[in-house]
Amino acid sequence: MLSKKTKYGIKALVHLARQKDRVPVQISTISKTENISQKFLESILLTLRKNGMLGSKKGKGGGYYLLKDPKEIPMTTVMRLLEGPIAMVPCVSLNFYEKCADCIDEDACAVNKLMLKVRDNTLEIFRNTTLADLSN
Amino acid sequence: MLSKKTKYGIKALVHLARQKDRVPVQISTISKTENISQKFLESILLTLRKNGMLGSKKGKGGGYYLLKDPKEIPMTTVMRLLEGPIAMVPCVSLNFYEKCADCIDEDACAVNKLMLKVRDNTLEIFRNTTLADLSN
DNA sequence: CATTATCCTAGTAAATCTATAGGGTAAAGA
DNA sequence: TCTTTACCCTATAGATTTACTAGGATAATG
Repeated sequence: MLSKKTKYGIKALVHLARQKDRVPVQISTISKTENISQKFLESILLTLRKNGMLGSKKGKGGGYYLLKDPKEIPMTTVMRLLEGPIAMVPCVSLNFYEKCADCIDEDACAVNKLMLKVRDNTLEIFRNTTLADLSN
Repeated sequence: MLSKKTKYGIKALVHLARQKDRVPVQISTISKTENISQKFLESILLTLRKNGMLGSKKGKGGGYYLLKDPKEIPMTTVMRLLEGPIAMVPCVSLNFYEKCADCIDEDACAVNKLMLKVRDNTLEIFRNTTLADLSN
């Protein structure tokens, strides 16, 4: 299940991507437009900024803005940042690989085999979908 | 993330699918072979039986066995039974649909659009993979 | 210097996950 | 019948994650 954090984060990013000229948008504006708790959104945008996705400006006329062109932001980056690993099990994860404690032979594992297929497919979708694609 | 319950459930089902002639296999055997806590596995197999996936036999020589041919069991059934919805958000779920509380226009929602693609792809994989496919 | 709006740490209620405990019940074989 | 075997069933509990909320500190604008 997708966490609310990720869901809200994507919605906020799309909101910013639709904004012209990268003019800063205030948290309160996004919060109201997208029906997201303002304080919760605040913490989400903070992590997005700390990870180089967003820039911010304080004071009057301040707010958040995208640092890159939406066309240059694939959903793999967004998902890994907000949701974490794309794979459903750590043993098929590219960026967060971990061996299963219980599994003796990974190559013979049915779960591994199945989830590898799912990961490959999901990954391809996220790779080929940018923030710009979702903003139209 | 895939729950341990689902992971263990799939492993157990594959174990049973590899068994010849549907001879009952004891919980303790599966537990040892697959490195799964016996009591936890017991509860998992119980739900699989209650949902028509497995049959059981008590007493000496008893155990669990598949009720259908592994070729006739698609992973969609297994996943829905153990893990629940296949979709990452309820608003794109076929069998567990729910409208988002915060979302005004579903057709214009970026999260909906993206997750619909993911669901379609994942669903196709699960539909086209049977327990027999995983047992080789 | 007052207003605006982000920055930052901490905490917390609720839900979910991952089991474990402790017996009860039915079947098979002697 | 009696004993052993193995599934049946409910309850509970610790750990982790989720989805926020509280309460101010800090910086920029005009």
